[in-house]
Amino acid sequence: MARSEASEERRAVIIAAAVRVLAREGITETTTRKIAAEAGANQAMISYYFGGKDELLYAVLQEMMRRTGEIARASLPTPQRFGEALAGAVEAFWAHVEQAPELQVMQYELTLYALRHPESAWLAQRQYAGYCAIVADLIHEVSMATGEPTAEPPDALARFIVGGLDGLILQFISDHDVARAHGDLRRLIAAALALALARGASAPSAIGDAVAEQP
Amino acid sequence: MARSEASEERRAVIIAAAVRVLAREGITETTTRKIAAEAGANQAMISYYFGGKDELLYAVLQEMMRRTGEIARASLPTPQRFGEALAGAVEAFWAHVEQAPELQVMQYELTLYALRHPESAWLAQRQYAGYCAIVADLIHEVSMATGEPTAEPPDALARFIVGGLDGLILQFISDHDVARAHGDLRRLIAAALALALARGASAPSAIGDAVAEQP
DNA sequence: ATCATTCATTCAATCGTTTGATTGAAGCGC
DNA sequence: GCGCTTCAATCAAACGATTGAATGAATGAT
Repeated sequence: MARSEASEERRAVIIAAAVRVLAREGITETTTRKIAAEAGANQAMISYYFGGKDELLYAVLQEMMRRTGEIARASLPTPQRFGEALAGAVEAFWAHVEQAPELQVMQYELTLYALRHPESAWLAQRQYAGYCAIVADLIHEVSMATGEPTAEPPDALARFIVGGLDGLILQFISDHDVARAHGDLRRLIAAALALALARGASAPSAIGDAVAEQP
Repeated sequence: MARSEASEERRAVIIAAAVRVLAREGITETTTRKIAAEAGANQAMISYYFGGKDELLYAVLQEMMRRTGEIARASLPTPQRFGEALAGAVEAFWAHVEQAPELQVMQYELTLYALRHPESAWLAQRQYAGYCAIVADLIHEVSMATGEPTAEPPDALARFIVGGLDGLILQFISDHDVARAHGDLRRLIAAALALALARGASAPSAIGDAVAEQP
């Protein structure tokens, strides 16, 4: 299957080029010609490898979902106390948001675009379900490891965190206020912990620890 | 100024038509021809009244911001306890989200579109600043009226609530899960109250009241 | 009161451009 | 020479914008 390997690489090159064009120009200004030019390929190759523009955009969205999932998963191997584990994972994710906000803008554009077409609406749903599942797993594992049960179910806490991050991202891509975002991120983590440990034994101190600024 | 009145009404008709087309077809499928047909007007009228397609879209976004601001402002005239005031306002707003989710999808598309162009990026910033200011005012007024000071500054709490709502809206337009959204909304309000009243005197009971399901 | 002029508004028709997609021939490793 | 890959060239369709003429209400001069 030497052909398939080369084909997969060609697809990856085109997808990477599409990501750059989409992030730079926005979804309404992105054309198959610009993508082909960015990839150093002919325009006809898009139809050849993906069937059409829509299918390429869906492939790009799936690639972004995969990348984000990797990032989210990459920052959870340290079983520690509840507050530190959650704060560490969320802040690691936020570093990637700050590093390339254009990619977040692009991802929202693609998600809304997929939501518009019946054949791809499931992508948007799977995106949120996937992120929430990762966070819920993290919560569940840490909860098990530390023996601290959560006051709210892990999947509800996960949706709270993922949704809260979405809100922070939307504000951040609008005003690019790094300092404010960090403060709001700290409050989001504190709120999530308050929900998770509400009326629990060690709640007050855990919240206090998480709310404290970094050194 | 009889001319101006007629002109303003014509503009409003075109904007209303643009809202319908945008909500129905999405921003990438919206054309000046479709908008003109929907408005029962000639295509040239868009250039005549707005200058171009972009300016019309910006006008639509501003109109949506105005409507949302009205909705947000409409549900705060009852000075009561902190928990009820906040929960009431947020749930009143959510009713409008549930009633017409397509408008929310459209508004995100327009916001991201405005964010792409330097001449209109300020619109996206003013949108969030405006919503946050309304919520911050609500918090500040209720805080003054009840004599309960907030543990976190009102503008920070406002950003937390607006951002949290954004996250909930994004999930809701993806899966349309009404029941789950209500549960998540309840948790969001509880979390906001926990932030507002953290370590305060009447905090525990107030949180408990707000967290309780409706009858 | 009458008529000429001005001005904002509306329209069908068309402008030049750009779009996504396709064609048929050429390239090329096997 | 066969099958997968690449390309320049081209397709019809749709795009935003503009044109110049037609409409009719307001204005001012006589």
